[in-house]
Amino acid sequence: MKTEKSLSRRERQIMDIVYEMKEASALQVLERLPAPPSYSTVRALLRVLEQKGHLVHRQDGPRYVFTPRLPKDKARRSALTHLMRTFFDGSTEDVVAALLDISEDNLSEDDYRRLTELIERARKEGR
Amino acid sequence: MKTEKSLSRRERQIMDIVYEMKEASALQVLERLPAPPSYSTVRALLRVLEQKGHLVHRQDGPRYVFTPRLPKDKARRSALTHLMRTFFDGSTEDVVAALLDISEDNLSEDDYRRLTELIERARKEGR
DNA sequence: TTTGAGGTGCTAATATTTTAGCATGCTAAT
DNA sequence: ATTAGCATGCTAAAATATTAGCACCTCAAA
Repeated sequence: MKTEKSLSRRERQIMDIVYEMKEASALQVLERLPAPPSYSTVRALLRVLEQKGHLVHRQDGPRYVFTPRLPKDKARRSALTHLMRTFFDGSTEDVVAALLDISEDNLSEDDYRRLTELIERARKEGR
Repeated sequence: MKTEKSLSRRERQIMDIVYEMKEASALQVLERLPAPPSYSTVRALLRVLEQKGHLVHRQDGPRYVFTPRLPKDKARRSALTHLMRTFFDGSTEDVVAALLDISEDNLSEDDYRRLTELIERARKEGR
């Protein structure tokens, strides 16, 4: 059972929502879908995603709650690697630059300090 | 004319290829598509993407060469913002941490120095 | 000037995705 | 015990996406 890569449009939208929320019921997904279809449709799609191995569900009282099957770290790594290659020529530096540009207004003095620390630590560990 | 149209599976694959290559002909796209369809199919998809406003083409000798309509910075920003929200709870720090983890082996002493500089500069500009 | 290689546009068939509807089961309130 | 609310599973229609095929054009080589 492999983690097949190719998601359809709606499937991807749903996976993004579930990743962002960590876990979600059909109703929660529905509420967040753009141009939302019927409740019934959302459930069908969730079923498909589980079938394909992208989601698992657990019973929570009367309803199903879905979570990604792939552990968060794996998913992050994979998404970040792909983005870095696709949009940044694989350049770590370019990603960080863009990231700082985006985040600029929301970073405190403390945040900057922590970022520097992060790099310093990686540098030391990295040899 | 909006760019906020959602892409189908193949469309996304193709856009990723074009972004990565900066520009590409139908043949170049075909060569890089997983489970590649016919040449004819690729051309049809490229036409659709241009129709939808995601790509533009120019004539290069006998053939069309396609490029993204959205400037690279815009696309990067948008993709990175989305990824940060979806997988990292919007945390800049978490993204950088994951990035360092991924890149670890490929970073030189100089790279680390440059990363630190980047942050230092952003810190100074950011107030 | 004919031929073949390598492009293009357009169209229509096929496959997949997306959708809604219907039957059913459980639980809590009347 | 009946009913209303809210969940599920399954099925099949409708909408989109994906695909390949055909006709044609241009250029360069034989």
